[in-house]
Amino acid sequence: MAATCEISNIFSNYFSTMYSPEDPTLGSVPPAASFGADDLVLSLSTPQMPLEGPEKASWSKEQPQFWSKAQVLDWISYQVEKNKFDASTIDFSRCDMDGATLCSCAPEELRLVFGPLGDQLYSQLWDLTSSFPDELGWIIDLLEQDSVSFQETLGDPGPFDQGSPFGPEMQEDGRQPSPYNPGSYGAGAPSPGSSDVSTVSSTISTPGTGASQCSHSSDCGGSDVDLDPTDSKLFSRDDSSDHKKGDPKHGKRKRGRPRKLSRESRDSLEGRRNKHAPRGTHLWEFIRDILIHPELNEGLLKWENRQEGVFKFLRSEAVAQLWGQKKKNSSMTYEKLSRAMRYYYKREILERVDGRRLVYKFGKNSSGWKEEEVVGGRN
DNA sequence: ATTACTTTTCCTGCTT
DNA sequence: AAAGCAGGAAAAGTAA
Repeated sequence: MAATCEISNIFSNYFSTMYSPEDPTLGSVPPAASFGADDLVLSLSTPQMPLEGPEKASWSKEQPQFWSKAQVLDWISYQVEKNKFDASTIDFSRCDMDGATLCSCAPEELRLVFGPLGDQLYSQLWDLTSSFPDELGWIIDLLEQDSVSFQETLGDPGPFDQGSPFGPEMQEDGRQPSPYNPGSYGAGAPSPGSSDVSTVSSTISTPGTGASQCSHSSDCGGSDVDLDPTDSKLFSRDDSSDHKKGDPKHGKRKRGRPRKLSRESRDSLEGRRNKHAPRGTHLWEFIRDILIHPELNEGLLKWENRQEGVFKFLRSEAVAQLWGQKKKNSSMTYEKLSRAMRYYYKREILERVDGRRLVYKFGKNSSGWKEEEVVGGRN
């Protein structure tokens, strides 16, 4: 109990420090509403705005420590332009460094390369690194959306295995809809945690994560509950016998993922909404981010061997629900989450841990979980 | 519009 | 028996 209160306080403080009402996109959002973390990041923390409008510089979505060389160059160009600096005085051959290298530069070194702009760069860089809300973004968002549910998740013996506080509709097998929040699904937020994806994505060829805008819950997730899988299953059985389903010989249900609802149905049900749901982090990053914040994930996951990257799900269904909440998918279960985890074996983002239930190990294509990385990445 | 990629959904069979 | 694991298949969702 006390622990959960403390956690709430931590997040309240986090928010009060970070929240700035100046941003028009946030101004109209009631405090309890969730909002896109991207907006949060950009409006709260950056003393400089990279770009106005829908497109944002790629560097603005990530922590400087994780910038690629190209992003570093982008940022430098941006600074040059912003400060109306004479770029011809810069030796760009010395700018061939990634974000980590850039961050490790002393002010004198920057001054050496960039002259008077060096100081400016240093201070901007400092602002960026020190004010980024880091990987907590997603969890903050989830907490904002439903702090009570989350606190119960953290504090109670087991939300799913023992009398679900999430409502009577939660079934034991987890296949029934089990939203944390019965009323509305707050917007998921593109997680700042996705920021540190890039280092990996370059090596494992996953696309960087999305920064699609989804700033208001009513816009992008508000009525996903309406589309809950119960409904969709009913639909698919009864009337969604869309085009492909005409064949008479399907005694069993069709393989693969059924549609939840046709776009038209959705539009008519909920009116205009954003085209894209937020992409957010990848699953493994989501898991990692929980793990690297042990003070917040109490009871969800734990390290079995921190050095080796071995971890265990303590409350598999709760984690799955949290993931589902992030993806605005009320029917997420551990079974489904674990399927996605198993796909990571092939890509060596995870390694198998044989014979141990609920235990996984980060593989060589994962990053950001090692203690050194975490310390560095979190400033 | 296309495509590549990731995740979701469902399934069967196996193991613990 | 139940829960979890493995992995195939197919579709959805997203980014580029």
